[in-house]
Amino acid sequence: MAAITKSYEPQDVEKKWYAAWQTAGCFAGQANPARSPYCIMIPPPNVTGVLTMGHVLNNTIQDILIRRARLEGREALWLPGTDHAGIATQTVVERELRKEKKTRHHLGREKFLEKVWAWREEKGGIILQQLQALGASADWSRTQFTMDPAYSQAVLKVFVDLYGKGQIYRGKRMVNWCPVSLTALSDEEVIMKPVKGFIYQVRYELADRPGQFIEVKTTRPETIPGDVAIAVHPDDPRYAAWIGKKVRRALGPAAEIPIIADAAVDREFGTGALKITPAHDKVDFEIGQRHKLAPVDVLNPDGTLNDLAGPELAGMERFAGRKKAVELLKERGALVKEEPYENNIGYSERADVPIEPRLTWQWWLRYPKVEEAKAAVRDGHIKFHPERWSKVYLHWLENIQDWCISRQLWWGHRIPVWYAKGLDKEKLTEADLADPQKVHVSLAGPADKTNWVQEDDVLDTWASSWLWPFATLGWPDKTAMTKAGFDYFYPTTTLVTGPDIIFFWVARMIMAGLEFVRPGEPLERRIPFKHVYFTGIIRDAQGRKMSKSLGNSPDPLDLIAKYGADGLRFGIISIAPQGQDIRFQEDRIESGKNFCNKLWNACRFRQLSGDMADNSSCAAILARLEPAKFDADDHAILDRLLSTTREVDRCFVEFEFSGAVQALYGFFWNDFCDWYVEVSKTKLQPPSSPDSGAPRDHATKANCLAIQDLVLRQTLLLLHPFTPFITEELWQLLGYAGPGSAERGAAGTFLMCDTQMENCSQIASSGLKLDPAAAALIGQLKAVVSQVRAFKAEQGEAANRAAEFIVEASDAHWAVLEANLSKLKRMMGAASVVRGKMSADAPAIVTGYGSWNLIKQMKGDPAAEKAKLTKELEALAKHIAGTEARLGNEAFVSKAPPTVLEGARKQLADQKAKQAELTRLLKSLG
RNA sequence: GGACCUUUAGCUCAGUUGGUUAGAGCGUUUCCUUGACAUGGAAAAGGUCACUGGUUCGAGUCCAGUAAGGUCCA
Repeated sequence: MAAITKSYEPQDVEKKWYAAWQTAGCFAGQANPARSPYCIMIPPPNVTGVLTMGHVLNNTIQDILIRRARLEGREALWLPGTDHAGIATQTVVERELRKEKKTRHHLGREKFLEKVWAWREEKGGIILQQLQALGASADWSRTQFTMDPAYSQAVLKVFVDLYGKGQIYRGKRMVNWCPVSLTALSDEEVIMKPVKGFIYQVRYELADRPGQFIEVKTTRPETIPGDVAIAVHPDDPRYAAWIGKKVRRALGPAAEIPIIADAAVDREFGTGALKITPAHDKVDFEIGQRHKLAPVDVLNPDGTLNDLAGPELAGMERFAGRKKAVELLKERGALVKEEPYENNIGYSERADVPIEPRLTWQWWLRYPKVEEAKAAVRDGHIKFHPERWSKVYLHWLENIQDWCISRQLWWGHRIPVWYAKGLDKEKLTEADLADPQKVHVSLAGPADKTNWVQEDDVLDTWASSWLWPFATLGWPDKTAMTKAGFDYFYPTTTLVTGPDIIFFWVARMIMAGLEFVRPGEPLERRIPFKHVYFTGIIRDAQGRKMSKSLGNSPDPLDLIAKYGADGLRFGIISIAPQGQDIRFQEDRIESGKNFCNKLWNACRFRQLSGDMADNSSCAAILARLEPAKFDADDHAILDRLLSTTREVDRCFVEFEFSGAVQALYGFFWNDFCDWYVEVSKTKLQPPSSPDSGAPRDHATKANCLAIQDLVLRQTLLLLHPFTPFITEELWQLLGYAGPGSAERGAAGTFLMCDTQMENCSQIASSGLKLDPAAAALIGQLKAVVSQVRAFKAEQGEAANRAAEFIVEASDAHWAVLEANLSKLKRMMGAASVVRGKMSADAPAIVTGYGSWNLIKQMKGDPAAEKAKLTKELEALAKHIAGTEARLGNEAFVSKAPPTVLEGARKQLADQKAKQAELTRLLKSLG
């Protein structure tokens, strides 16, 4: 067996095992009726994306769940893939074209799409390779892309299907228009931001009464040429006499527009009069409709002003146009005043520019299965973790609006609609849209394609990814579904995602699943997943979101190079509180690396401590244990192993990953390394060693090594989902994979993922009888050791391993000390601990196991000793008073539960005993 | 305007159905290269649990309100 090196070097180990796992097919998930399924669909990262810290967190959690499921003997499938990210990808390729001074229109649709595909083949999906560096054990043979032919078929089928059901319609309505991407956006893709600007008070002259004006407030004076009316509230006495009169438009081509009354006007806002620009505001549009006013659109699609804005403004960019409009108003005396003003402006999520409300023809989806989608979460068929997100989800569904699913892009699923040639698409009526002679909707398209023109628009990317949980499993193709194991894996088990896409994606997937999967079957068979785990958002040390523009995000690949993938995984999980945002601190990743090194060295110690025995299974190790040789430490460490196993089990049920990591860290570092391994040394090291004490024999040593082997084996299994690489390496090095595994491991037979982990009760019921009192006893001895160490440090003797102690203790206490003496001496760094009479002039402390005298060459300082004891007595007196007060309280004694009461009584007794002992010591000092 | 979250040690966070003297990691200070590990070991200092009330024998924990910070929706 190879020797374990002095420190853990992750690079080679990571490469080696990732390749071995792949070769062995460890990541493949196939329908297997003998096991229960566990399935996760990756939230498909954007095909243009690169690995961010958010991805690291999200995918580490998915990998943890999947690897744990494998160890639990479940058939695990983690299905990876990317989405085609319509706007983002098209933008990337257009940017490259721009370097050649070209636009996509120079190439034409077909050639441009060839370019996009070429880009995708060459550079797209880098992120999937990066995930492999992180250790992601997804089934790469199943990798999906939302533009794959089969997936695309599913997307288009859904469109045709929903159209047939009347859920999809074409309509000319206000949309969020991105003047940079030149496409409509859904409401969810618009981000509201407060923006500082100005509000302008503008006056409009009455047409028939020159010199009389009505004043309005607006933040967008450049749209005045698009005004079609001035609206006031019908009950507003200030304007009652004005209704029905006409005013002259303050800017743009000369026109007289009416003053109308509409209850939508907010009397409190501004002057109480509102300019109505139906082409550029949602509320205005509705008011315009009610009053049958034709909108005047003064903007071009790219946000520049058009001829309808008048010759002074035409051709100007919208913000330059605003400045110019203000100047013109000033010149004409129409500007009453301008004041600084802050309001919320919608920004395009992708292009980060203010969107324009714009009146365009688009395809709309009336969401299906809204009520069922609510019920699925409300009734607990789908559980959100943390649960509170369900409220956000339900609130959105309560207020759901139709979804604008068309995008004016080329990259995406082109909408399967054809218009009869020669038809004016801008002037379609509802009757036209329902006429199959004029509009054709089908998967195959019209038979006589030459007489038809296909819709230019493509579908919103989310209108493809909402099918992810079932389209990736071959839906709707029966053969593909059988091959993919659809019946076995659907509904999937867990979705891991960020709360920022709860509407974009989570809610929509639920509705899609309910609508399309297994029609007619019960709800719980149609939902796409049973659990949704929402991660936090990773922020920098100052609490800011990580972003490219701030440059405050470390490159995860750099972190992997520096700390190892396991270190990064362990570190990031340890700082990810459940359901809260995460403040990133690199030193925590360093702690992850340090923990790996600790694990490594503990295993190294085991290897150096004695010959390896049969480690090939849990049962084999259990068979090596000799309960007759167990001492309190043996009982205690196994007890802690079981309680830690139980705690980790619980954490997985509750999705408390950082809790699991913390439990494992504390157990392994504090209980195992700092205590058990140290006390083991007295049993393991040769009798010739200087601190030899208790007699030791071969069986004791063998038993101790078997316990270490058991602890290490189970710890490696518990840690494996979090730190897969190092645990696999150690698993092999310590022989847990069985003899000959180094060669056969590559065949996949003896890798960790093929091991079924024993659960807590299986180990506990394997004939192991643990002394429940041992853990408590060891806890007390640890406290004594800690007290003595502090005592030594206080006396300036911390490093003195030749220290000598005299202990005055009861027979019972001394019996315990004596039984553990060699270990205690080792742990506290003492050459001798003997029972005897306390000497008055040596420094002393009172412990739970007697009073201890430190014998030094130099005598102690009696004055300092007295001061120390007095101080301690004072503090103790306070505690005693507190405890006595509680016990003297009639209400406490009568109402507190017996265990609490008993605890308080014992506490008081202990405190009083200590007080007596301290008083005695103080007296003896004179 | 509505909803939700957070507030505990210098920093990042735990803290179970309310129950002894509120914990961990990092950082700080002191000591230690002894044979798994200096990516380590030992010890110490450091907290009015945001504030104000209430319920209770007992509140970091439950309730109400206030303040500050954050997120989402409008």
